Order: sequence, then structure tokens, then C-alpha cells
Amino acid sequence: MARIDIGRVFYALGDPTRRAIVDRLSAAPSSVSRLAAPLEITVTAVAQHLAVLEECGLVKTEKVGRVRTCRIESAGFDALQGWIAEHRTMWERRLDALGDIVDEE
Amino acid sequence: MARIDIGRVFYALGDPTRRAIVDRLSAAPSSVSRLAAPLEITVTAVAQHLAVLEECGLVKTEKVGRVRTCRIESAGFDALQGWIAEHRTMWERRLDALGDIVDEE
DNA sequence: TCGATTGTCAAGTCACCACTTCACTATTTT
DNA sequence: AAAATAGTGAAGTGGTGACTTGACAATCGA
Repeated sequence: MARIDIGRVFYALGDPTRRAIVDRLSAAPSSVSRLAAPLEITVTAVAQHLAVLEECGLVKTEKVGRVRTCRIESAGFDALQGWIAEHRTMWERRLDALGDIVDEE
Repeated sequence: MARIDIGRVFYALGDPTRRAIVDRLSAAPSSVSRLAAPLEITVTAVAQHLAVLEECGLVKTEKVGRVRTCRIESAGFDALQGWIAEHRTMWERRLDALGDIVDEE
């Protein structure tokens, strides 16, 4: 299991087309051209997006015959959730520590 | 409470400098120029990043006198967590539904 | 084996965004 | 009042990334 670059995950999900792909794959696995159909872009463009999503552990693909089947992968989501949890506790602990005192230098 | 565009949140966090800002603000509130110091960019650039972070509910700022104080805001994080939870349940429910049967047309 | 389907590779185009500079305003300190 | 501090606004530049096209490879159905 390769370590995941959280920056790439955010970057990947920053693009609306890639989020649309993730949406569809969350509902059901799909081939590349089936993903391309509703989005109005070329199959090539979709393949490029898939490479980005795969690189950061959000999607896993497998080619059988001439069809590449794409599925959601949890690793990227796990990394995301971890990042949020980390930051949340970081600042919530701070808020707990001092009632509402301001911080110095 | 304005509704948050999850796309903007991902976009905002896709940039390493903005993540660095969020990191620092998670630890403690800060002024604009204090944020700029360790990052090797101009105060102007930092202000631009802050505008992005503020727009999507990750940061809240308040100007008192000539100093603008920046703090973490939870709205953006809440939206993030919601998005992840949504997608996670979407595909996990699917996995539960059918043992390991493939899906048709 | 021929044609259609599914995807890949390489290269190019165009818009956008992170950053800069420079001029400026407002507040605080001496 | 003068000088220093903190930030804002407008405009420009360069690099990156989302897309395209066109040529190709491999697999599948007739």
C-alpha cells in the first residue's frame, strides 16, 4: 500500500469533472467510455482524469480484454478523513485548553 | 450561514501554500503578516489565499485597527466531512447489498 | 479476416491561477 | 507631524493543467 499524498487528493477532487467521475463510481463501477458518455469530453480526457484519481488512491482500475473497469478505492478517502480529523482535534484541543483567552506573541 | 461550495473547498485545499496556512491557523490564530513570514511569499499573496479560504468557510478573519486576525472556521471542514460520509455510505451500501456479484448493463 | 469497439500515446492549444510589483490607505508609535 | 507598521487594489507575467486532435494497438463480434 503506497503512501498517499493528501495534497494530490485535494488537487484531484478540486476538479468538477473528476468529482463527477467519483460520484458515478460511488454508485457503481464503470468502463472508461461509459464514464465519458454523459460528460461531454473525449475518452482520452477521461483516461487522463482517471490516471490522476488512481495516482492518489481514490480510484482503482483493472483492464480485462479491451475494457478497463474502474472502481472506487477507499485509501484516498481514508487519507482525507484522517487529515480532517487531525486538524479538527488540533484546533478543538486549543479551544478547550483556554476558555476564551487570547494568545500572545 | 452561507451554503458552502464543496468544489471550492477542495480547490482551496489543493494548494500547498493554503494548506500551510490552514495548518498554522489550526495551531493558533494569526495576523496576515505573521502568516506571511515563514512562507516565502509577499503579504499580498497571503491575503489572496486568505480570500479563497474565507470564501469557502475554512477561515474567518476580522480586522481590528490595522491588524487582520485570521482563525479557523469549522463550516468548510463540516462540508468536507459531510461529502466524504455521503460518498462512503453510497458505495459501502452497494458493497453490502450484493455479496460480490457483478453488475449488469 | 474485416470492421467495429475500447482504450492509449504524443503533441499541441488555451485559460486560469499563484505570484509579483507598485502605488496607495489606514492605523499606530515616537 | 513624521515615520514606521499592516494591509489593500490593480495590473501584469509565467507555468501548469484540462482539454483537443490524430495516429495507433489490441480485442471482440460477424
